[in-house]
Amino acid sequence: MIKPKQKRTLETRAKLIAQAKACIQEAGYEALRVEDVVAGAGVAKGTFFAHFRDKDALMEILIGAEMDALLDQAAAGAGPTDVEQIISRLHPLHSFVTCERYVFDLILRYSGAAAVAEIGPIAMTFGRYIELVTGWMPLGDYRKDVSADLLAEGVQAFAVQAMALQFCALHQTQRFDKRFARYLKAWLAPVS
Amino acid sequence: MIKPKQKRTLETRAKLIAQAKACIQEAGYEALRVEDVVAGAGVAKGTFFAHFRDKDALMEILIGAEMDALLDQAAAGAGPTDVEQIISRLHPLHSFVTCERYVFDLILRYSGAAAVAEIGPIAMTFGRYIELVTGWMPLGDYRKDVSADLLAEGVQAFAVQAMALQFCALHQTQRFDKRFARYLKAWLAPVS
Amino acid sequence: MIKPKQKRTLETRAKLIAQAKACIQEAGYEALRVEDVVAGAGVAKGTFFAHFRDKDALMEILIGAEMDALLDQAAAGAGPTDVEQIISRLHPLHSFVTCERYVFDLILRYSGAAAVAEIGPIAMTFGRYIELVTGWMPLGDYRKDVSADLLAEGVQAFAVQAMALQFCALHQTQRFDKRFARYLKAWLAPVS
Amino acid sequence: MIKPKQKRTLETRAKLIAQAKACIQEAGYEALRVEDVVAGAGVAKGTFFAHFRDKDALMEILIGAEMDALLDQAAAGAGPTDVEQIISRLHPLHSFVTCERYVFDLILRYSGAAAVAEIGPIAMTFGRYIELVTGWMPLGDYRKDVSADLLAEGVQAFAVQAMALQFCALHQTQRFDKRFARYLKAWLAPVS
DNA sequence: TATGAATGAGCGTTCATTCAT
DNA sequence: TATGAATGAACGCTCATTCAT
Repeated sequence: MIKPKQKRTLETRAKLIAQAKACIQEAGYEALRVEDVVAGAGVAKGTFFAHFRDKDALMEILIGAEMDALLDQAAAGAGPTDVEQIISRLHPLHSFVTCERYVFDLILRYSGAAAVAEIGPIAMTFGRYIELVTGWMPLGDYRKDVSADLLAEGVQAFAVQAMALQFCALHQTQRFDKRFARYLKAWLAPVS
Repeated sequence: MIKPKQKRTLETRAKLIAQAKACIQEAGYEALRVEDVVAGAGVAKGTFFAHFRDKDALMEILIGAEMDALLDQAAAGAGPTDVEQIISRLHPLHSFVTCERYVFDLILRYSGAAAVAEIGPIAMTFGRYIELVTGWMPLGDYRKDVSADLLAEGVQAFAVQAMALQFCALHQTQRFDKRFARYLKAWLAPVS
Repeated sequence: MIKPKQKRTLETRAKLIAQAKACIQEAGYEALRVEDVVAGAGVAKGTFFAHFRDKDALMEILIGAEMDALLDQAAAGAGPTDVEQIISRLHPLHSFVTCERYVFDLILRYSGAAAVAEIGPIAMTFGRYIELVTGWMPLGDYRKDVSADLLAEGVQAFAVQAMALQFCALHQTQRFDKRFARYLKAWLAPVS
Repeated sequence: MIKPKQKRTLETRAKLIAQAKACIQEAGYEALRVEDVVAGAGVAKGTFFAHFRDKDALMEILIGAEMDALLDQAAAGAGPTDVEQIISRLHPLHSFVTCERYVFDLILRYSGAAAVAEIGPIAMTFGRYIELVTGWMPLGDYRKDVSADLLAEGVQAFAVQAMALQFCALHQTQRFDKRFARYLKAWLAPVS
């Protein structure tokens, strides 16, 4: 516990985040403006930068929180027992990740942190994603010759591939879920 | 004949590209500034945009050319017949793609073109990558239950995953080639 | 002739300077805001900084121009032949220099340039001041035992001293002109 | 007894001043930051302003104290009896005043106090300077036709002029002491 | 084609100072 | 006295891109 933050500090931070969410609600992530956030929150610009290193730091927090909530949702209840169920469980999350090109790019950029000290909210969710899917692996009739962990990493790799192609003109005939299903069926298929 | 370019035009374009390469040589891709390129090439700023739609168009050309050369290299000779060979064949390409975080992000962003009409040099290389790897699939003892094409897409997905983790502090204990090998062995392993 | 500036460049610069003068007219030098200048001139902020290194650079130009005009005025006609005439000739200039504490401080700060390359409009006027006064020295019954140049430097020193005391609560009982006269009479008095 | 200060109060003040001196030692006057001072002293920012009206008040105290010490030094022993001696007596003081452009500007700004009620440490030293030099006037063979007080004001004016030119690229061929000597010889020379 | 001045919109910064606790 | 989060109001900057010549 480095900083047992004061009440006022927490309130201000909450105000800023709430206002940022409101702005995003209205115009999307890409259109978020620091100026609008501070104006709406009724605080000074300097205060914003006392709370967040820069705009991207706030963005990471907001997007990370959203992804965390969607991961919570995906984790709730009994685990999925086949590929279709896995896909529909992850659907809300994948849907959010691809909601805006800007969001997808930002998530990819922050998914890997440059240094351990800098591991942010988004990088965290990538870890949670793996953990979650790893936990699902014993529940279905999937291949057992490789570790659940490796299978989960593969699921993530295919999810990213499918999402990236989502933004790709060449491949839009085939929608995300269908492509993802093809990948997963091949990847998770039990071996002999 | 779309562009029966004049000699001077071609010279200017060549000067710009040469200067851009020189700038990148010195300071890397991320630090490339249009201003420096035109100054070094001895032309006006406007001229730059008469030759390239925007800065990223030049970037795509430069990076695309580099990737194409590396793909040519990977395609030369007899195809690889096992996972280790595949990996070492693709090594120079993957190495280039991960030379800078900026380059990796840019490549990913352009790997899917925004519109069919705009398929650029980088998107092209992703297609070539698939084709190349697809051609390698019959050469080794890999799974035959799914199409070579799908296998190739998987190889690409795993390459991207492994490269992304390359930039991630959390996972740097395991280097790219080793992780990629683990992925490919699981992905390409023959089924019963 | 390094830059035989284009017509448009000159026009933009003139617009900016004109607008700055208008702003100062209204609210004084200290209240000048870059934002108001560019808004009034109808140009982009970036343009301002393409023309002037920073706000102070514009300030130097404006104040330097004003001082130059007042020096021209002081230089016009037959030179003053006694201390009283010198003082009244320089009065408009000294009056301007002390019009605002901000202006006085800025002039002093820029009166000496750190490097030859940085000698700006204000430093120039200090040189002109010396030259002008030097030229007046043979016209009156002043001491002849030291060079006109040295006398002029003394006049400047006493002017600065008297102006500085102008801003000083302790010494405001005696106004600038009276104090300056006392100094000059002692300084310029013929020797034996 | 205006301030029968408590022990802790005095200690805090001393800590702040000590830390400020340490900061200045390291990085000079201009680089002094309230933040660094309070951090080093281990107190909160607000505490600083409970002890000093503002940052400049501390600056004035520090610089004023330094100047006072140097004036004490200049005042010690028998008074100087010629121009050379005057100059060497004042040398340490002038040297300090010109140690940084920032210091020189600040001293000039505070040499005249904004209001009688606010005469600060620096303005005080200017008064002491005049008094000190006034006391030296009868000791040498200087002009007697004007008051010692006026002569002292002139000495100060010339000192300032010489110091100002010290910072000026145009005039650095001639160093401070030499220029100051030229001025004083002319100013203090006995008349007929 | 070539020119290069102008654009533009927002970000991040600055840091002494205030004020509610 | 002491605390430290919050203030504030511009400034300077960025730099790819446009457009009139």
